[in-house]
Amino acid sequence: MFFAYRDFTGEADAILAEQDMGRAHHRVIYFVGRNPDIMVSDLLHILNITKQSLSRVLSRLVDDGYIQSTPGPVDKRQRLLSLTDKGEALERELTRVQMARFSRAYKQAGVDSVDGFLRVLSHMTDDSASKNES
Amino acid sequence: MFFAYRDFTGEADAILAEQDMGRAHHRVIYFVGRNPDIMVSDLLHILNITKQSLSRVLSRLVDDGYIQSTPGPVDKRQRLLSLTDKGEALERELTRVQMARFSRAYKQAGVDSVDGFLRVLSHMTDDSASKNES
DNA sequence: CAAGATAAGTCAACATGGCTGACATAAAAT
DNA sequence: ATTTTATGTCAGCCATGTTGACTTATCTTG
Repeated sequence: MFFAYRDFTGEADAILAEQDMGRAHHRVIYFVGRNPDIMVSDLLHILNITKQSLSRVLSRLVDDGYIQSTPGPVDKRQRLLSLTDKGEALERELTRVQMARFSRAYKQAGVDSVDGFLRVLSHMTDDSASKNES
Repeated sequence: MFFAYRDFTGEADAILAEQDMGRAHHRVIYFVGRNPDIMVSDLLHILNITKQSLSRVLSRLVDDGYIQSTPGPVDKRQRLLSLTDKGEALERELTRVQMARFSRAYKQAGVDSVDGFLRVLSHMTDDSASKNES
């Protein structure tokens, strides 16, 4: 579990490091990508970190043009977050290397194993319905 | 993957926090437990961290009596590491809560899934032969 | 409408666990 | 005798988490 997680994130980490970013940025990009127009407090809830921690990475991502935030149309206090084109390009790149790793593992383990893997993984979480995977 | 890893370590983290320790201590305890009389440099190799990083947690564990180090019988430069009784007790406790989580996930996912899970997991690592699991 | 709750942000300080570089010591190997 | 190896140690840097306190808009409610 430890090794799998470390190596799973390893390649993506390397790509991020070129942009002087880390895993924390990746997670934000990932979840914003999967939940366009998500509001900050919902993102905080998913990530389960404090707003101060999020702020550090999120403001970087906004400043560098990976994520854009627009005021909520109905509630103007909200900042709805979504990936810019630049953000989506990075997200695709990161997803690509991780998918490659999964594919490799799937191929070696056999197709029958994939289903079991995903099934067990989804039941490992506290609330066994934590949004999506990866 | 992110959620599974976070929640997988969550309960153990809580136990460790009572002793003012963290995940890093857990990993050392885990690998020393599984490789009694391991030498420091091999442990470094497994963990893939620097000796300075290891030193911080390892010296704490030795000082607090979780791990004992004895000079190598043939090569006296080596410090062979092993768990003390106290260390083994903690290791059992930590393993227990993580096994409980696995069992729960296994039960919900079905026995057939377990095999696939382990198979895929083992192929996720860079060198698909990284010692043992968890 | 006034008062309070909520969404978001900011400043400051701190902890953990990685990292690098430099250097020390004892024991082994050549 | 010299060099290499195993280990440890000091000092400082970085990323990413934490608390606590406080501000500013904006929305909601009595």
